[in-house]
Amino acid sequence: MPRSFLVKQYFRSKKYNYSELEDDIDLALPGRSPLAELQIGPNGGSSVGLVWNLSLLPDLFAWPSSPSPCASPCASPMGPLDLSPISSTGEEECTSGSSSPEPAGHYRSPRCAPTALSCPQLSHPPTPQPAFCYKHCPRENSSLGALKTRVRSHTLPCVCPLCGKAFSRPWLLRGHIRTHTGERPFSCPHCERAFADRSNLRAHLQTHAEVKRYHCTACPRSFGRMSLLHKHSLAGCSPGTQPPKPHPTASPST
DNA sequence: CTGGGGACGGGGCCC
DNA sequence: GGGGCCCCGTCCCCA
Repeated sequence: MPRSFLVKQYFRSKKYNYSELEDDIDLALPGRSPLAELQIGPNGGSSVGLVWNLSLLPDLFAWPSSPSPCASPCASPMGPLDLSPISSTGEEECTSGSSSPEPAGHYRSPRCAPTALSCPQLSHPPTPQPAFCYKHCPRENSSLGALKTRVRSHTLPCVCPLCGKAFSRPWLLRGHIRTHTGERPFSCPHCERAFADRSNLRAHLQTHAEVKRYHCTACPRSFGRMSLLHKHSLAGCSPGTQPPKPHPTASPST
């Protein structure tokens, strides 16, 4: 099945509900309550104004002591951040997957606030550092864009106005908001089911597929998901005891 | 143990 | 060059 079975074209030609959402999108402005932007319609329908603290991001890339080409003039509502030079001492590990959401409009945790970025293009003086690094993450990033993604994964600037859960990227927040609204824009063409997440629709479509995509190398079984195959392997695949199923000879359907 | 849904993140591509 | 979007994958939970 070609990958284009998904609603890619649909999204490309029409911005789906995003456009409807965008009608209500109103970035969190100073002095405005994010919750005030939320409008829940009747019977679960809703139009949610997406609110994420984009205003926080520019500060993440501000470079101390010089106007950085990365920085924008946006001011953080939290005030200036500590942009101390990079240091390996006294660092605290930032837990990007915090399970304790904080109210909308707040930084997830002061400990997660970036205190320094190392950018080879912005260093004064230039350093031989080969990669873009973030103080609170040991992983190197190959580009400034990757670095920004890394920082977002730590700072989680996109905050759900309903529950306060924070996300690294706006569309993750959109998907999350669907869990509140019950919106399921991704419909299965083969049945009546609909999904809030495109990946979940993709997984569901495997249930309609005659040829499962993931084959066990030790037994004739095949599975619609990699995770199922993985669990199958972990459970101890024993070829002799598996129920006899016809081995699909077709290669992965993509 | 398997099948399936829900939720979400990473990396890369596209505009 | 940057942000949005998509694909892929993982984890968890439940039947």
